[in-house]
Amino acid sequence: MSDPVSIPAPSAPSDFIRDIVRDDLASGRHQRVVTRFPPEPNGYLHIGHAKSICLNFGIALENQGVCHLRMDDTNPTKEDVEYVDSIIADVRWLIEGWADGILGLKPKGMGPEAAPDEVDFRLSATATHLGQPMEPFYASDYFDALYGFARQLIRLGRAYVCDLTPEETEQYRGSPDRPGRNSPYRNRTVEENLALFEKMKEGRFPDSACTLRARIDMESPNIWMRDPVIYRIRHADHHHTGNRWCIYPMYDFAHCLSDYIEGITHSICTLEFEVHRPLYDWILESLQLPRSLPHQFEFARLNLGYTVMSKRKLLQLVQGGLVSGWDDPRLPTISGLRRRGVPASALRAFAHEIGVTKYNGLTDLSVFEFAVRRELNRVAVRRMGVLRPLRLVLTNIAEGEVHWFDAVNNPEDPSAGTRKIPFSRHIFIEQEDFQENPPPKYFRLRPGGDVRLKYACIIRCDEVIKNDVGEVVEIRCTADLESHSGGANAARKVKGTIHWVSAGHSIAATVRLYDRLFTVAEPDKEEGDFRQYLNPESLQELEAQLEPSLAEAVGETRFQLERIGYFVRDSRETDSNRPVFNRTITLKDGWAKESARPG
RNA sequence: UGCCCGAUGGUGUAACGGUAGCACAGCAGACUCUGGAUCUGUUUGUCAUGGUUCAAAUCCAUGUCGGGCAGCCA
Repeated sequence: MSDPVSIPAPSAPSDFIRDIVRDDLASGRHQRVVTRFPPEPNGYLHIGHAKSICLNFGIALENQGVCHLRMDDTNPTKEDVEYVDSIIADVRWLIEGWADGILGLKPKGMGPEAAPDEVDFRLSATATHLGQPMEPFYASDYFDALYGFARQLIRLGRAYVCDLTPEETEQYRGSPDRPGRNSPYRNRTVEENLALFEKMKEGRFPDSACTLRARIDMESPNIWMRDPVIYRIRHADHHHTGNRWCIYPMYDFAHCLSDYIEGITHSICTLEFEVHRPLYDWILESLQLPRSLPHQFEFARLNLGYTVMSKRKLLQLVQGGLVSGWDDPRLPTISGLRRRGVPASALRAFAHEIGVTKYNGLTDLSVFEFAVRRELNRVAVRRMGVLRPLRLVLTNIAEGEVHWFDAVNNPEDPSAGTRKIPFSRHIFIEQEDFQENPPPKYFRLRPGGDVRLKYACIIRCDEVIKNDVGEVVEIRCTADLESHSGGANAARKVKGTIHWVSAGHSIAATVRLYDRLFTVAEPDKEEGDFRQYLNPESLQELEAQLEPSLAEAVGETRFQLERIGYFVRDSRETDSNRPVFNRTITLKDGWAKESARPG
């Protein structure tokens, strides 16, 4: 069976950022587009990052450019290689078969080059190193270059070493409606600053003893222009540079210059960085750099209903044991969604569907669910399985008698072919497909009523057998074998068709049903701790009976259990004799809507 | 009561001074050996008030509402 490729002929995406890129290319401002996806390796990627990945890689792809994967790793105390590895895996999975060709990596170990007498460092993704081991870009690979840029800023009189404590720095900064005050260390000489900065680098000072600050304007209405800290002292090992450094650049200093070093043309980030843009531009312009400068553009991050998106909150769920890990199928992490069975193509289709704007809204979960169902409907093979089995005996079929019927593998894709499924005297049907006293418009099995067993034949309910406490434990029916496909009564019409499995042939399996993680659409906007709104029924585990073909290793193949939903084999629990399947998503349920109707 | 950004049906978006369109959701129906899929029809919208203009969702002003910014986090 074929792998998901892409959504059918999607219209070319269009948004305000793509408009800008198009205009920049048309005007000759840039010859080639270079974007970047710059996660900090301090957590796992989630569906919000997927939106950003689709934007950055999409723009590069549409314009024959390249998109660098860069670890934005300037804070050694929060970052870890575990996260680096997961990020690489998640990005590769998301873009596979779509944008792999423009994924910008660099030869392992390569750093930026600088001309001897020039303050200019550069490093670009290149296809000429094919065959060499490749790795993502790392902001931490630029620490030498960044140190050089910082010295240049000092020489230009635009940065100084400040001895204020963290508390004093905060006080001097003022507040949004009150201007800040100049640091007493603001007017140190260039020589003094150079010497002090050197000492910072050499480790002569403890953490937080001093900082390097940009010399801008303590009275600026924009707080980020009030002499922001651009280097701090941290005697900590870094996941990528080890113990080589004890001073680390801040985001604002590192990011714009990393973009410059890599030749990024369009640096796309989320709205909260909007107020940082003047600083981004100030640093680059102050340095009097020879090459053309990157520009920052901001878009609204994704908010999805009934989940949380912040790395901090996801971390709390993981560390608190409230979920099974970063790849818990209920989480909106890319690894969680992958384990849940969501195809990468569905994530891409979703990103395309929601668009890119500067409006901070809340995307309805149904938009995401629709994208998932649309992809799965196209590619998933159909199988039968009973989640909550109810015994049913066909009294006119002999013990040991077995009929093999043809079943269509995918009505949306004739090339998927058919398979044979066994049918016998003892079968299981879904408990909810029988009702002794059914409500109006109930089309399934009832006493004296008939129903079609999908791919098999029509049966009539003759007898209901109950246990001591009045529960239905078995249904006894007669089968009209002539009503199977090709039979004399094949054209017989009945209202309902239900799924089933042959009890002597079916396999037992554990099935995990997932529901939304939270009971409210915006957990982080409710009163109190967001964790109190966790949905206690977000995971339900059932012992199901599945048709025999599902005993074979199905790997990552997604399949639909007819009338129930889409499933995938759990990628972690593969050792046990009993397979574990995850329900990716339910089928749209028209009956649930009908039966919920008042009256 | 500082600065920045935003506002189009229930939700997400398009319209780039000239017919307010699309998707999801909803509703109604057709079809169906998945109450799935598919198909048809359909309800609902330019935050407010002024101004510019032959013409404003679009430009301007004011207001309202929402978001962001005071880490030696990113």
